[in-house]
Amino acid sequence: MSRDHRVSLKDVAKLAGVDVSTASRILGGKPGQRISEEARARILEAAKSLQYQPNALARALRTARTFTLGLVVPQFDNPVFSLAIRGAEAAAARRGYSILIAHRDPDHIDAGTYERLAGTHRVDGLLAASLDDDRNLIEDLKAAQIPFVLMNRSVGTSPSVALDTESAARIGVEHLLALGHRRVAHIAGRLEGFNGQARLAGYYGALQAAGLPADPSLVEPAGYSVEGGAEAMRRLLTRCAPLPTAVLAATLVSATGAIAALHEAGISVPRQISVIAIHDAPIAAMVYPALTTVRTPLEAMGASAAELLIDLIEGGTPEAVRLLPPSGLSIRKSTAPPPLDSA
Amino acid sequence: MSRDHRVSLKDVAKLAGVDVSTASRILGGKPGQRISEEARARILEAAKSLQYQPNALARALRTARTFTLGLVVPQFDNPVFSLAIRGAEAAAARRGYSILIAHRDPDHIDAGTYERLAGTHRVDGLLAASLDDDRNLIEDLKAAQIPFVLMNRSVGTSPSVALDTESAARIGVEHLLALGHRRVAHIAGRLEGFNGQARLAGYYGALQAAGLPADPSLVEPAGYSVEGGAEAMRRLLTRCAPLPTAVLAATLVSATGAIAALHEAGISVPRQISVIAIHDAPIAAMVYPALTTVRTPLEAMGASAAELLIDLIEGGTPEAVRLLPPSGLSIRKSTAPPPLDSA
DNA sequence: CTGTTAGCGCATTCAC
DNA sequence: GTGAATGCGCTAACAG
Repeated sequence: MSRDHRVSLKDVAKLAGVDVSTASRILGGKPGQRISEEARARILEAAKSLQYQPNALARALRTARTFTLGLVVPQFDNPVFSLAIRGAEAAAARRGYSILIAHRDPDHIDAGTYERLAGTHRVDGLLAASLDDDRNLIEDLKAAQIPFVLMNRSVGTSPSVALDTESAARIGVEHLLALGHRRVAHIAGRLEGFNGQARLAGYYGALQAAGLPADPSLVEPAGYSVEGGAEAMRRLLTRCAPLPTAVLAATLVSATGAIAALHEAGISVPRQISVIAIHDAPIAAMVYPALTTVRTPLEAMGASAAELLIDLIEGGTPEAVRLLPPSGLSIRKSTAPPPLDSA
Repeated sequence: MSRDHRVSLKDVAKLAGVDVSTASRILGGKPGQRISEEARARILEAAKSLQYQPNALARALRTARTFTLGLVVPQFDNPVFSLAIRGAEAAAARRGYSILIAHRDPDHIDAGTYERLAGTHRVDGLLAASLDDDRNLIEDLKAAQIPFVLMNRSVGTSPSVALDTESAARIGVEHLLALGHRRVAHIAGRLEGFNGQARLAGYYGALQAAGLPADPSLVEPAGYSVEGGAEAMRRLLTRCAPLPTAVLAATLVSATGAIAALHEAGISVPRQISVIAIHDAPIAAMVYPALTTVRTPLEAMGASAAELLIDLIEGGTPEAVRLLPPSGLSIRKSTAPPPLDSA
């Protein structure tokens, strides 16, 4: 077939009978180029027949633009990030960018991740996904000296795309209230974190708007693990004098733990206690009973973050802090009216 | 602080009072370089004080090596791939490589993914994850003209790292047989696919070894979705004269669907029917009852594939087809001895 | 309208 | 031991 050596601009130029720079000008695709129709056609045709693909490395070296985004995530196996990655990849691809992915362990102190990606000229910008608890995230990011966008969290006025978890929590509680529940517990994430605080505010806000008291003993932090959710549920079960009739869980993961704890205790979901979770992903349909959730635009968050970053890179758009509203409820089987005798 | 322009070799050389080429030689890190101790020290120190980071683009252009692996996956939100990505990223990082990630929709015919990554000189090799049903995968991969490793599937003698799903299926059935089951159904993936056939062989093999008949009416294809698993289970429930007392599910995802269908039908798991699934991931612990699974080295598959690819890139090691054995059972709550009256 | 010139930052002969 | 020269493939001024 074809020779081993990859075809370069030089080959195209030679075949078309023009200079490399001319070929470059035409294949660069910029509209207002002065060129004879004939020459343009020859170049285009030569490129096609040779299956020319520009060397991204050389181009990037010359133009100082890689058309690559660095995406740094703390976990891969969390549906929140899986879906965000997917959204970011798709949006980036639509605009001609690729994603270079890197893991950053938030516990292990390896501050260099961002600087390494940026300093070696491999990416044009950074997409930094974060859980609640990342230390000096912004400092590290700023040290990288290139555009960046925070994902799943916002800090000050730094460009970011996060979810409006306060609204999500409110909507979740409102759903429970509408079903008739009056004693609603909250299995929280980490109370201090960005999302943790927002959820708490939404939870209390919805209660307050309904004229219900804010009872801190109904709130139990659980972190973001299955076991954490289960333990929090057990604590609520032993501590609460009249049991709650419904629970708002901070995430899918802790919700499943909570449900497992309820099964263990012989409590029927949703007959005795309803459970609703924030975030929606395939696994919500996989647990038993299928989880009612507040749908949260995870994929859109990734896409929006990628787009914002590209805007920043290309246009130098002003800083933006985006908060994406929840996109509704997925009502499945884990919520129902409270038992009749609960009043 | 520092100026805006990034520090290059030239800056280091100037500060150290040597030529760029000399600085390059030393900073390149190759052992046998003839250089005065004094000069070497000056160069190293200059590099450190300027926080020099080599421009990966320029280096790659010059050496035709990017130290980047292209990772192409059909899905992001499947635990199998999430974990494999994680393993690949970690292994690559250990050996100084980065991961450029791309999505390839197996339905949508976009053959160019591999060639685009390779032809633009962005990656040194390709890691191609695949479900069972990818069309002309190998052709597309070969067209890319760079080293590649298949993941989760093997085809002929092409380098690949897959899971020994035949053994996994066998181990799963053996567990059920050891509990006393004699009527074991199989919710399969796609019967024609690589993994589908292997699982089927393992399933029949275990049955045969125990002197049990191979009953095709107990095998039901389900694809790889929750709903597919549920439907397959419903079909088994209506079709099978004496119901099976246990089910081997091809994946976690279809297992959860099957369990949901059993719940619907009012059948108790594991009291009336036991369920075991192949693959293990956090969600296995999240469903109710917690799923007993055959543990499968998903992360190791990603890591091994990355390492094999790097070996191929660096050494030109001969072709290798690796099959990773399952790493045991995670016995949870979804399997138990059959009901007494089932014999 | 098109070719010439000049690097982007680095690694690699080859002289000295 | 070390520096000068060269080019990876491409784009961007600037001439002509």
